[in-house]
Amino acid sequence: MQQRQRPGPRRALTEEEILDAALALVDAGGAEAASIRRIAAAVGVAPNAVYTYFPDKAAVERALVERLLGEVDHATAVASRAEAGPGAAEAAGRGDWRVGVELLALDLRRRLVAHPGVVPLLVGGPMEGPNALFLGERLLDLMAAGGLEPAVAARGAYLVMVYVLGAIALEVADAPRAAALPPEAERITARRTTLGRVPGERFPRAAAAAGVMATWVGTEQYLWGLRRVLDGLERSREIE
Amino acid sequence: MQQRQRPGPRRALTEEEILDAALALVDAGGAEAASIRRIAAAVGVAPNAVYTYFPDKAAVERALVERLLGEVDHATAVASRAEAGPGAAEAAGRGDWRVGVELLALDLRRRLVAHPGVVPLLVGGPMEGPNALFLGERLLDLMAAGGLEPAVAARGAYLVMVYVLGAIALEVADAPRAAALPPEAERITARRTTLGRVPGERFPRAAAAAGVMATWVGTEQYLWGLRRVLDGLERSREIE
DNA sequence: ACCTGAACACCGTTCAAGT
DNA sequence: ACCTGAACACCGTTCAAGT
Repeated sequence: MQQRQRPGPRRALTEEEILDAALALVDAGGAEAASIRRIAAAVGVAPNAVYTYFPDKAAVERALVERLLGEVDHATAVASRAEAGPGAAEAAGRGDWRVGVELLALDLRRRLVAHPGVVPLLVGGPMEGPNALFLGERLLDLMAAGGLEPAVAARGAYLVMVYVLGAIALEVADAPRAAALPPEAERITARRTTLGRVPGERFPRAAAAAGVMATWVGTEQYLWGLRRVLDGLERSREIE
Repeated sequence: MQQRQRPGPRRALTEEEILDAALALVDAGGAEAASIRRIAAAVGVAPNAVYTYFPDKAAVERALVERLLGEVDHATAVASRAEAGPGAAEAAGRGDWRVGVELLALDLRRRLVAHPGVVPLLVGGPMEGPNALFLGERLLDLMAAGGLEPAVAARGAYLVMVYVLGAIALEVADAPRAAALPPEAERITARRTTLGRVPGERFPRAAAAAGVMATWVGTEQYLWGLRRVLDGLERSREIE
């Protein structure tokens, strides 16, 4: 643990501290609240000092996304097993690929919904960081374990990623700036979401559909959609 | 057509002219290029004059998204029928709900990919404008025509929307700032997209998958994923 | 009612200078 | 090498004033 410190004055900060400050700002005020100047103020430094650690603002945002993705799937989504239902952990242990995908997807959702302001940053840029690629690799592992042939596995992994990111993006876009809700509050918030007051005269079906959607919390809707996607993938194997 | 003009000096602009300028800026330089000041300059007016037409910048962005959504599905996606394959128009005419959904989804993709800078604005905010709701209504119509029971139709329409927006968002996020490609260029660009240079040593499966993905153009991948989603929906009807 | 000029409180980023 | 102060070229938005 030798401090291979170069000449100049003390290094006052670390990249991690900067990202901590950035995440706190994003959580408090959305993605646009994490300005370089505010981050610098939060860590007690002049604005331009941030450029010693990151080349520009986009790099800070990428690093923030990467850090969040890095927390996903370490020891595969232990906390998500309750959400996936009883027996999920055992099924995942036995190698049921679908349960593995569900746990991964649930973990990703849980971590991103906890930081809604990060989602636009994730969806807005290409998924090319190491942790993003690792996530894709993990998904491909699961598909291969499920016995999908390579071409279907590749397109299937992408499809699952599209679903997961799309569902999370729509969920946080509809949410009324309610950073990190406690789980019990989920059902209540679901009711006053976008579909809450659809003019029923002009859009009768949408108004009726809103009633249906309100009977499930976000997690249930999310899992239902994911399972339809996985059904579709499995069916494509059968008829191949 | 009486000009019910109020006292003051001439109305120099219309909302449409402002949106034209905003769209041109977005197309040229991405969503962040459409600043109020640049829009004002483009239409030849002082920055604050824009606030006579829209209450704030967010309203301009919402109107831009709404206008684009409004162009979708007028006379259901005539130009998309070639993409959907031969017989699509006839099948849609006979009321095949799946083909109807595919045409709608293809039309939406075509129009949004032509204006990639608008996509973050669409995905970033709630879909609550009239044209967004109309799109949802249209999707629910198709589901109902397909004989899906109301609860499945509601969740299914949402699922399709998640897929469509997720797929388009990932596609434009990965694209190398290539506004409005001519169709023939699509296959070429597909190859140097994100997955183009995945480090194969660390992510062997992702590198192999990148090879698979490169063999299809965006439209083919998009339709394949949509069809898996629709398969999953149809299967959920069978086992119900 | 619609537009302008001027101002306010912000941005990201760069540069020269200090240690 | 890391930080500061000052500056540049931008933002969105507001306000008072003109017609």
